[in-house]
Amino acid sequence: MELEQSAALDAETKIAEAPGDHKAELRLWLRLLATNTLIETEIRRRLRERFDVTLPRFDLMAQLERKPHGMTLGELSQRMMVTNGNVTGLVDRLVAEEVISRKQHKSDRRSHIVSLTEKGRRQFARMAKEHESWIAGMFGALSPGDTAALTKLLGKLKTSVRTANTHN
Amino acid sequence: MELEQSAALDAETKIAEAPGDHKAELRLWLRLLATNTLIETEIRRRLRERFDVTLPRFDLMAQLERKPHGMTLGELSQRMMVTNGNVTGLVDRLVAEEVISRKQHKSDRRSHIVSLTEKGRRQFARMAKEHESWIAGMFGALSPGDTAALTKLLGKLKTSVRTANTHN
DNA sequence: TGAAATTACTTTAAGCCTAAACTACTTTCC
DNA sequence: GGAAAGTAGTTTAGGCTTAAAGTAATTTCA
Repeated sequence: MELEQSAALDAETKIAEAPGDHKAELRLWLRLLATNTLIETEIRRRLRERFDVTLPRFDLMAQLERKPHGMTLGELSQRMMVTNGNVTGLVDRLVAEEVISRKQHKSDRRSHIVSLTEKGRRQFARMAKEHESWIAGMFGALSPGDTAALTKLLGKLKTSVRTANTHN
Repeated sequence: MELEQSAALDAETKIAEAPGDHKAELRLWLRLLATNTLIETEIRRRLRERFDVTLPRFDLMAQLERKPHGMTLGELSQRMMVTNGNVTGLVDRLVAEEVISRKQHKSDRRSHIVSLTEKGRRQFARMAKEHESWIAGMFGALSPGDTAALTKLLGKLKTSVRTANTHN
């Protein structure tokens, strides 16, 4: 009896929603955006304060750190999810700082390979260590279960977004 | 025997983790960032394509839409989580487009009240409607339960981040 | 082979964003 | 009342970011 009533209520709630109502999704998107901004702003602030480095530069170095043999500017821009022109400018600045090097591709003369210099590798190692602990601190109130669940749900959302963006 | 062995393995895995290991949190943060970027980039693209408007301008108008009597530049910058200087520039551009108005505060001559014009309200209404359906589309593969769970977990994360950022 | 298409990257113009310094006004407090 | 402190907003210099147009090299294919 109890169960039946609550099932009926749920159905009623569903039906009561206006046809084009997507408040829950909108609310979720706003929360995702706000959370992301909160974390990102603080990470930017700490990177600047502690290492006088920007997040895009840190991100670029993080990509290169995983590929000891370096990668092309095009591959970098894909991984960083930014435009080619953006990467050109970032690479210019990081080369000037001597933390990365840009070399002609061996066979394709349009292409260039960028990779961390020894100085860059050392600098990145120091930054990455602290960065990881900042994240751990900010995520501290999440249990391992929360973390796993959130990771899984975001994976599902990511897939959903990719599907919607390519098939529309 | 089997069960005991696997329990032993789990314990061993736990112990085997380096003291400062936070791979799970880092992975979660990277996924959150990537998902956010994916959605945001697409929303920016559609706003530009359909309405020739940028996301910051849309966001500013969205804030004002909720406050028919308008708000100060300071309040706007807080809600948008950006600096005062940033808002000054955005407001200048939106006033030039005649979608918002900037008026002297009645009693405090340092302060200004900005609010949507009639034109701005109409324009925003059109944009908001489509925006909502874009979000619904991108979030389409999430069940109502997923959406609720994700909203809840992000709320927890947001609180965790705020706590970490203020108490450190 | 050689013209057309494609690819890798750079340049440009314009907007977004920040921190820091500044102006003008208001509040506090002696 | 008036000096000092605080607040609201603007300006400035510099970095990030994009879309679109441009350059140079490579690939395709008739």
